[in-house]
Amino acid sequence: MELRQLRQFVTLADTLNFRRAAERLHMAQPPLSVAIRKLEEEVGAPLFKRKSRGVQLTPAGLAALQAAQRCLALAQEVSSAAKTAASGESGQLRVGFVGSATCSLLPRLLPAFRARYPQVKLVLREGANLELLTLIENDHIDVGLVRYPTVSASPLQFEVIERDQFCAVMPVDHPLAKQRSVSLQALSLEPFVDYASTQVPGLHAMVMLAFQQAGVVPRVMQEATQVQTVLSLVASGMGVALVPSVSARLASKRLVFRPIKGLPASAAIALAMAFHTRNENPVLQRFREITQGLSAEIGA
Amino acid sequence: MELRQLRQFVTLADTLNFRRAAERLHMAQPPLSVAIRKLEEEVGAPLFKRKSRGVQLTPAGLAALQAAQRCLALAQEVSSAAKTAASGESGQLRVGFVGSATCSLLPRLLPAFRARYPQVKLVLREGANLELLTLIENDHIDVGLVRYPTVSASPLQFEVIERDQFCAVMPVDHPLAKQRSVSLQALSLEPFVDYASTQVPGLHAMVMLAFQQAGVVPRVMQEATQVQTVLSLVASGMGVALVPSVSARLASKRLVFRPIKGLPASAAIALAMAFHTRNENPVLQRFREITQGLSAEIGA
DNA sequence: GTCATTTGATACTTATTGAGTATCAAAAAT
DNA sequence: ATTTTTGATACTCAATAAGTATCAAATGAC
Repeated sequence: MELRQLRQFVTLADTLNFRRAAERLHMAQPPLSVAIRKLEEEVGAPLFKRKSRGVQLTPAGLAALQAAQRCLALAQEVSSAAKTAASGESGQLRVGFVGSATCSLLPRLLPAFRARYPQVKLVLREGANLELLTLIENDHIDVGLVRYPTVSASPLQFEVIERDQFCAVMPVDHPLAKQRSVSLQALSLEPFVDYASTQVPGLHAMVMLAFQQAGVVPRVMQEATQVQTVLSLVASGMGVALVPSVSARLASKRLVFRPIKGLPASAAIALAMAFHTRNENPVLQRFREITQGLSAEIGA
Repeated sequence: MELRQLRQFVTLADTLNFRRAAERLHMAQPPLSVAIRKLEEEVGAPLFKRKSRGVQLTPAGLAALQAAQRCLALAQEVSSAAKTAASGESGQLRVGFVGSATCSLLPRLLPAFRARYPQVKLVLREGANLELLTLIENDHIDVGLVRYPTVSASPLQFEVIERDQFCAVMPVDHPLAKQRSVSLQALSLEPFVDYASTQVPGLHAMVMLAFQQAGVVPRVMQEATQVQTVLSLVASGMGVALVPSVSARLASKRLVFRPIKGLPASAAIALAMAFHTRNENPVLQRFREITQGLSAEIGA
């Protein structure tokens, strides 16, 4: 059985007249008669009753018509589904993100993307920076919203979304809290809460670099993997810390955030989207466009 | 787009290997390559990514695959739906019936038919005998369960289902109720409830014929169109009546049913199924078979 | 590193089959 | 009675799907 036959069948069922059906199909009447007869032989039952004045559907023809119409509609959908999937209008995107992306980026990015591409299924997953990069390389996720720069060179492509820098955080009753801004030298004298070098090597390295360029060494008393945890430890009086300034949105009454005097430009940190250059998921390109649009808004 | 291409596409999506797919399709590999390329051109997007080791589905290919599989399943259903409809295994049957068929015939016939042909939709309709015959002739119903014989000759075909004869019905306190059987002569002396000659000409004529052959004339005091109504009138003391003996199943405490002495064979009445000879609804044949089976059971 | 194997693509030929042309037969309308 | 309308048939032609031979690239084996 072929779709051509079904198209002919449906047209004939619609006109109930071989000549008019053939006309609508842009063909001559005799081959249509032959084609319909062949279809009837194939399904094993007459679909039309030939009357002197046109034809009429048999019960078998009526039953076949309903299936045939749905079949033709689905054939159309093969094309349209492929087209929308190829354009990235529909499909699936697996997005990984670091915890600090939940502060300001995700709540703006995801609704914007969903609004523009409602047919795309977003699969979300939180993870540590290094873990996300591995997931991207192994093609377990399509894109990651990660800290940039990373500690090690990577075959992935990065696009900065939101530039950021460190600020100091300390308990409200801390002596340094009285100053409008604090120096790294002053911070180096306090107990310091650092990022774990194994799970969060990027932030750890940036913190170390900043202190090194200031010529001092922090007194690391405690390590943590998530910014949120670092803030909790500082609030508990375990020391002071450096956090990305977007984290100030997570402020509690027991914490104060202060800019850092003379922070070197090389200590700039950013949120970026990372993806495999070879990833050909069309949805990824649509996600990049939305992200770049949002990035421009933030920059402006 | 043609189903042949979709079959090839689905097979290739299944094997992810042109050579093996071609083998399974009983064709050579080169024409398969050509066919898939044509399909991709037609849907406007690549469906496979050719890798050095076989091929893999693109997102567009995955989306197309789902529609293609459902499309092929529906093409199968065109055949199977036509076949079941042609055999009468599925479809629709419009059944009309007289009120007295509800006594014993319908409760046995309909469940039996439904059990054997669950995919058939039964459209039921009650009506007077003459009305049903008209509905059949005008092809508004497929089959009627009617009284037979009918007064007027009819172009319809009749098949007797259940033979029956008249019996006398009277109130429990009626003098004739003391006899085991009553004669038409005795009944002719009592007030009589008759069938309306306009709506129920068949039963009316049979009653008149019976009395005529017995050489007496009934004292008609009241007319009714339905057997049920006749029984109610008799119970109310309006007189005696002749009813088909199957109606005895509608017995109430206030009525007694008695056989009639010397009832002529020509006064036999029956329930029959009536249908148009030209009616080609396959379900009708299945209904005839079930009905004949039931008729044989009743006869046994 | 070389060779054999496996992969899909290309060019060309053959065979199938779908469509066109001419015509007919039956039924209906004028 | 004649013309018109209906679908069916027989035959021819053209489109195209499938087959054959072959290639080029990549992989795996030794």
